[in-house]
Amino acid sequence: MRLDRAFFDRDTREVARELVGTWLVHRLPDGRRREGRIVETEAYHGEDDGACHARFGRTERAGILFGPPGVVYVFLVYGMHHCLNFVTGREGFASAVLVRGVADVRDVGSGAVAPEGLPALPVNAVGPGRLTRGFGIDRATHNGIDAAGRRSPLWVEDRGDRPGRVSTSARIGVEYAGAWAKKPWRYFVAPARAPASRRAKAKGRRAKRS
DNA sequence: CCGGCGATGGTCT
DNA sequence: GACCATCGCCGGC
Repeated sequence: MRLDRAFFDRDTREVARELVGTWLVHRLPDGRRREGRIVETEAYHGEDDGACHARFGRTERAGILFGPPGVVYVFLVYGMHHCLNFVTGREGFASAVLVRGVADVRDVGSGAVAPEGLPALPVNAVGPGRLTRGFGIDRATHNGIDAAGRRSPLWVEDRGDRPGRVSTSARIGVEYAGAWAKKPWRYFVAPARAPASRRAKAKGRRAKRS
């Protein structure tokens, strides 16, 4: 079943946890759909959250976070990677869920050739930048669209196969946020675990900090 | 396998 | 003008 506005209109952390195991679906320009199971998310919760883009208040970029739940928020990091988020919580409260990874990616529907500009089908897309690249999602096209709306080319489905257990950890890449960086607001299942090399790297970084 | 670093541009204190 | 909610390449072991 397709996730509606009521699903997103709840506490960010609850939404982030429950998004794990659901299916991200993107309707491609040629009518096919590219879909994958969400295996990793992060919650960004309110203006007080020192890691949330709304921490500076209602700025031009972050304004969308204060809007209605279910809306897509796409931003650019490091000058090259787009990140996909869904606005959550009641209107007026700035929060969103970052989708950090999907697995079991596949194309559904007629047509065998990927449309112009869309990369070859990846088996999985773990990592927020890889995800948006693999799905052909970018800021210009998708920022501000309504994923809970009828006509959206991008939506999420619960197919009744969510995992029984979801792991948590601190969010990634938000060291600057001080105490907020330690909140266990990253949610994931096994496939989201980085390959050995990347995992060791992150571990080293963690060790260095403490 | 592991750590270091460059790319690249939008956003803001 | 500094700082990123990252990624992939390259070099050293």
